[in-house]
Amino acid sequence: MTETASRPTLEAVAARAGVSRATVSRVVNGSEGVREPLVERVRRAVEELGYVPNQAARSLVTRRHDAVAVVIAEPETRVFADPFFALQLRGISKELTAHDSQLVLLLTEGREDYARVGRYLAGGHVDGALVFSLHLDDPLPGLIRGAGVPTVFGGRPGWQDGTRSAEPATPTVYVDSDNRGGARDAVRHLVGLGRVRVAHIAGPLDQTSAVDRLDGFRDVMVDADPRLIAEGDFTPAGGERAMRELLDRCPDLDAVFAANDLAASGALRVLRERGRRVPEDVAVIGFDDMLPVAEQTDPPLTTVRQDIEEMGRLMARLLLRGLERRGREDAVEDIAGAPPSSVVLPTTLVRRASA
Amino acid sequence: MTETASRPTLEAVAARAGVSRATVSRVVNGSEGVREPLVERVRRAVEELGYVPNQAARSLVTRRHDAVAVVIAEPETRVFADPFFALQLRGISKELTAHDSQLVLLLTEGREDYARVGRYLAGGHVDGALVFSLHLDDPLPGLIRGAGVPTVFGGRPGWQDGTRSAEPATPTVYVDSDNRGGARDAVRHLVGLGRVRVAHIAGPLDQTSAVDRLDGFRDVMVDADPRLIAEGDFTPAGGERAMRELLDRCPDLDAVFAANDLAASGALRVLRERGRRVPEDVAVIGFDDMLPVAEQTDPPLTTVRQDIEEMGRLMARLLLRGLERRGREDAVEDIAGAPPSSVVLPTTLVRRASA
DNA sequence: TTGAAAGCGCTAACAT
DNA sequence: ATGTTAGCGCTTTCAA
Repeated sequence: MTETASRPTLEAVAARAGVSRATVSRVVNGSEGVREPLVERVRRAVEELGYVPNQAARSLVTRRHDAVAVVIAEPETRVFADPFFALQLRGISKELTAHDSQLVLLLTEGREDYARVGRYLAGGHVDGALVFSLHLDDPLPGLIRGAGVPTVFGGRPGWQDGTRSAEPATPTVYVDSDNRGGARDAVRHLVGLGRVRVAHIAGPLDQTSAVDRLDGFRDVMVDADPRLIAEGDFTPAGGERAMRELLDRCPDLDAVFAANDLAASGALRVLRERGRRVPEDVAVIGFDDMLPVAEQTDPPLTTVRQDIEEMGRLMARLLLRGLERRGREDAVEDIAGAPPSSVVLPTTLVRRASA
Repeated sequence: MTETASRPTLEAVAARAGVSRATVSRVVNGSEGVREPLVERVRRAVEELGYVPNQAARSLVTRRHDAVAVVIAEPETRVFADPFFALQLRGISKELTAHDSQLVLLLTEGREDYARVGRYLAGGHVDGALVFSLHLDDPLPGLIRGAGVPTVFGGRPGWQDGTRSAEPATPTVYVDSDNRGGARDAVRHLVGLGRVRVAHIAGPLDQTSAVDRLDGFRDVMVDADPRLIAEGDFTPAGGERAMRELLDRCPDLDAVFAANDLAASGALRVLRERGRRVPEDVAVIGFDDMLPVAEQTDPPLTTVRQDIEEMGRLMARLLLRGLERRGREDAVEDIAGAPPSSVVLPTTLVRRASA
């Protein structure tokens, strides 16, 4: 622990440079209209004194914070066993950094944390929020609307459109992968391989990503035997459990599409344990293309790739663009000034050995 | 994106409750000496108006921020493929939340980010910093000292004690696992199993955790054949590479201690590929007890457990305690008021099937 | 016990 | 082009 020295103020810099505070402020913030020699003098004074603006004072007047909250509402431990979250964060961090914005991380562990998050968001600490992992019954969207903070969601939020009060002027903005399309590609690939008894290990159906992937599966396997579908929870253990169920119910299945790579890795283990060869007896496809998982299963996993880091980056970009727009108040609505709208990113099938 | 409503101020609450701003401030901050009926009136006004204090204004006068920066300086992608980082964050988040402090995440990707981090830390945005993953030549400690921000390090920092200017009043505080002791336990266990040709896959030796584990290995294998040691990088791919090297150099090895679970998983794959049975032919031990890795290798991994979440929690606790202490200025140095000192957490050997 | 008033460090009108 | 000045919303002496 090091001592905190008291920092020099604008005033001090002004005195040193022999100008007014306003001039120093202008130089520091890069405003036009300060003559070169003065700029030089101020710069030197800043340098010599090691001046750094006090952000609290600045925020107080500008009402900007150059900070964005990232809310990860995931009660399960899952998030933490899953690089997904870290990759998104990285994408977000890169984008925010490029815009000189800070990342304030709000992790919630349970219901009691929600009030705290709501208070924080309402407290005007941040310019906007990026929100993840919403479940169908999540109280967070309500809190956020109450806090009145510009927000972009990660993954399509699960509420019914009718649930929200009509407010066409401020539509919900989210970034998502094409979960349904990706699932369809995966299942079509299995069918193309000649598989006829294709099973699905779903994710937790209170999340839209899981629902959408299941829908994609059904799009292709229109009359799928319901016994060929088992609900997992995006974990390897859940994948194992689901795989066992499926094998018990339908010993003749010849393919499995798992809702994510982690679940697929669990499925792979059960298949091996039960003596099924992959892909000869049972072809397996995952979702995510989480490299440390997909590349290192045995056999390596064929899977649906989504660019997770890019999703994070895009969320941040959309939010920042919205903030800029708002900053320009009622500027002319040119193309660049259009309000941000949701984005759905494409997925790609990555072929490895498992299917 | 939702509209930002302008928030009520202290002033508004005071007007509504028919008291002065000072009184509202006292109630809001829980100061003593406000009579019950007034407290009640103020509370109600706060409630009705949905008042939330403006943190910028508050920080401006108190010079506190109720925020802590977490700096993760890891240029490699490794951190993001590794739940380690997420677990620490969770521990930190829990502790900070309990103290009403916010977590500001600073991720650095390269040298150019360091200046930004230094500026941020110096800018007085946060009360303190928690810093991770230092490499031996890391410029971060210097920046941090320059910024004068109270800091707790995650993992013993790598600089030589002599490198730092003598400043016994403010010793470096860090939280670490007993890497060396844990490594010793692991290698002793292998020796106890009757293994005589024990190899080590080290981590990147510019990190103290890797160095300490190597030292622990050497403590037991005093005259280890240098060819039994290969440097990895804490990744599965690095583990594979190192394992191949080791097998090529010493085909007769009968045990491997890998510096972490990820490297061990890579080693396991190579051993299987080369037809060695684990643990019959070669016993394998990892480090971390990263559950999603250690429990799901084939065979499940015997490993040295460190409580990562607890490390995070402890770092935050130490920092906050130091901040409190500083807040009390030169208070009497009772036991509870002693300056925080570094903590080294014990490790435990977890036996599974691989050794 | 409560209130009045003085800033905290900065930006942004408004003057010059 | 530069300086003067009035706050931003809050805490904290100091008086009453």
